[in-house]
Amino acid sequence: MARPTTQILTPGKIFRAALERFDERQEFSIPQLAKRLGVSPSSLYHHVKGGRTEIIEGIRSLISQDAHDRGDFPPGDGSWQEQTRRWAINYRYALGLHPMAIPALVGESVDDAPTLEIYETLAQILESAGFRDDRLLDALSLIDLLVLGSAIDAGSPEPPWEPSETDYPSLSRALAAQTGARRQDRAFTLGLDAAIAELDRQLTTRPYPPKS
Amino acid sequence: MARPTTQILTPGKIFRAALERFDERQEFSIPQLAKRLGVSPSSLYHHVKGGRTEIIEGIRSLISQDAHDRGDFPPGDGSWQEQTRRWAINYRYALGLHPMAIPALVGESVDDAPTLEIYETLAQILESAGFRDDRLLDALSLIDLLVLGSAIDAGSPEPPWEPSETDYPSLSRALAAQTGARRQDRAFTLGLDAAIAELDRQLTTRPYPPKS
DNA sequence: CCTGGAAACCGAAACATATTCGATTAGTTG
DNA sequence: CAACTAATCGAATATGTTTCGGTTTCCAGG
Repeated sequence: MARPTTQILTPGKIFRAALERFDERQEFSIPQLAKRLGVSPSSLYHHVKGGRTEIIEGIRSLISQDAHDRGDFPPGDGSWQEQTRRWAINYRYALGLHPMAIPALVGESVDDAPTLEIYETLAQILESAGFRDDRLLDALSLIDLLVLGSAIDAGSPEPPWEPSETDYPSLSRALAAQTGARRQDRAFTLGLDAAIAELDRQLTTRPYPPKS
Repeated sequence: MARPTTQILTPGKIFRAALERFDERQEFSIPQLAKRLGVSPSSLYHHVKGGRTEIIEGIRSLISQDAHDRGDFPPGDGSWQEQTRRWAINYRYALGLHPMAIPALVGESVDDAPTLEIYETLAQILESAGFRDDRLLDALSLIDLLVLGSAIDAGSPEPPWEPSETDYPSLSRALAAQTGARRQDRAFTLGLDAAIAELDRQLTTRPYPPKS
């Protein structure tokens, strides 16, 4: 077959298929992706000139775009605390829909529009709360750190530690309590509430010096 | 060459070389590792029967072992808050010595002795503070989540976001403040202090019901 | 309508990676 | 010293990534 009468591939279809592949198995490869799409591996390079790297970027973009389309990041209602909380929960939810893809995403710089859009939203929330300059950056980084760490936790196998009971008694006792999604959710909301409380405290007890 | 007169490889040397490789480039491969060690790729499988997977586990084990040997996790002095804080800072430091390796480590279940040893230490600290059952597990997960999220942040390229100034003004303003190691450290300690404060609050305001 | 070029597919080929296996040689043990 | 085990190698297999030239289809200009 040469050029088909109706086009088979688009970048969007490739990214979508790659994301689905990630949701099933932890890894994806170009040949498997091509087979799922019913094309030969080399055909992908016509639409995704950056190859494998660009496909991974496309996956992140797709996750953010989906979150956006779902309406997860609407213009804000309520206090900045409530908005920040909603932002973090929603973004973590969006990442949690594709836990297998997360290890592939970390460690890459973010420069795709949908993801930047989401972070811009958080920056605006925090700015309107009164954060400026390095404190704004710290607050942003802190929330980001929590979401990322939690998403990785959620994507890890359960339980994340496999101690022998005799050698690691305290750790074993801790794991005897319920594990799974509930554990991950509780740890995340615990950290999120703590972070927001700390940011709030910082804002009220250490106000910015008056502008000169 | 067949069997050499003096042995070239040991598992320890293989893991160490793999870790060094990670510190330079973000990825490692068996052939490159073999070249660095001056052997052929197939030789590695005599010492590391689990192949690539076992080498990754070995790297995690090595990082934990190094932290242990450095004396980062001594038997505790001070309040549980101080001990927890020291634990988190030290473990994050240990991970931060090899930031490039972290993406390869996440998403794998932990069952190597040195790493379990470190988590057992934290479990003991929190148990002696009075945490039990699911609250113990939550506290443990929270601290773990903070350390992991922060270590990944530290291993990511700087800055982690690359917005255009016109499209993402708030995010750009935030990034205009100092970025780099200082930003990452501040966000981490901010989150850590917030988490410990929250745990402390939980412990005092919601005591366990008396034992029956 | 024809023609030329761009677009979208394919197969083949070049190259890297992970892993296995049999062959070769060096120690080790009885 | 004979037999066995241990540590290396090279070759071979399978899979993965990417490039390139070939073929057909679509489209635009004359």
